[in-house]
Amino acid sequence: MKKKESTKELILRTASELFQRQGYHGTGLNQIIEESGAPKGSLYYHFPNGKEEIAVEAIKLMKKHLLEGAAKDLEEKDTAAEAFQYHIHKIASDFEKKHQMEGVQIGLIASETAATHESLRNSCQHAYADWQALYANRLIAYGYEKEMANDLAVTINALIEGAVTLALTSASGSPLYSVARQLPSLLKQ
Amino acid sequence: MKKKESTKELILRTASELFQRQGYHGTGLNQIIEESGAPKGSLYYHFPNGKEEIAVEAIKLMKKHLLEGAAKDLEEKDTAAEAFQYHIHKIASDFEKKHQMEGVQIGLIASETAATHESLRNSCQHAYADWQALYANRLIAYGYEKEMANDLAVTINALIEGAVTLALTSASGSPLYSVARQLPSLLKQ
DNA sequence: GTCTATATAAAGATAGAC
DNA sequence: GTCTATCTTTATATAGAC
Repeated sequence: MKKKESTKELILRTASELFQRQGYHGTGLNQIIEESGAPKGSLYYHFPNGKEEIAVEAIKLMKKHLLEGAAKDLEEKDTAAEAFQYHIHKIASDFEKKHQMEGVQIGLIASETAATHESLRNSCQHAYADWQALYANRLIAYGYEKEMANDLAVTINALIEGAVTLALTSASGSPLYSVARQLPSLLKQ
Repeated sequence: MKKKESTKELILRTASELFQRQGYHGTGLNQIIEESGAPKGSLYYHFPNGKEEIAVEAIKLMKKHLLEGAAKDLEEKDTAAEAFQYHIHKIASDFEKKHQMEGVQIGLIASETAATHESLRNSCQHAYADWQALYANRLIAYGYEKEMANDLAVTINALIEGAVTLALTSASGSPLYSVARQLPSLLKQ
């Protein structure tokens, strides 16, 4: 039996969704309260340091989902190109179904806060580091040498972040498919 | 002799810088007033529709600078790979000098407003379209066939947007250099 | 066209009863 | 741990003198 979601988890999940869709500054605590149904008192009980603390925890949650999703997508494919193409196609089809990104992008919060909120910039940096480590390990498993794998991991990470931004802006999965078509030349060993 | 910057231009330039660094919601009109030195009355005189109107104009200005910079970077190189590598290296070294991005990224505003402010999403979409058209035209000049050039233009656009996000987050130009190193395999004709 | 003062709403945060 | 009421600051926006 699945354990019931605690108030803290509920707040965090709601915040995580809103931050991804509207960004850090675009999301108010009042909105988190309203959408989650949790009372404001509870919010400050569970997160005494307020908005910034919620965001740090929300980024950790996004990272967790990000890594789980990516790890699953990259399993059991014959080549690196196939694996990452499948990964990107998955993101694209999810987006086209729901018309919103879900657990694929921390770039918005990262860009917003890089110049002004050191603790959030740091959280995002750690998320990217773990993400890229996962990609690099998969690439090594497909036969790439370590240094090359690291460079490619960064490149694929950038490619996906950028393509997600373009997809949101054009309200279409098409940029993701363009990128996926070009992946094989990047991963031709 | 250079014409003196009008109040309207001053407001727009200041807003454009702040929006790029802190995003749309992270930048208040009061901050634009303070940093530009312009009075609040003037702001609403020149932009009667308030913040959203300023942002639409600011995005147009960013696009202009973006296109001018890119066009210049991509001139007179022997191969497409050389041209775009030079372009990315230029972005990276600019970033390392000033520790902030200047006129390279509209992705932040785009992602922030895609779900909530249709007019801004639209402005960003047009900026990306022009940007990609410039890239595609350069690629065609380097001998690529039209459809391939379009796909590559989208891919390089995504790559740069994503790498800029990673650079801001890690406070380092390194992701841009990683991406630049991988460009040749993408542009091997 | 410029500038200040002000209205009004919303933000983040806190206090204290239960 | 939960909930409401409230404080303070900041946001966007306006009015009206000059």
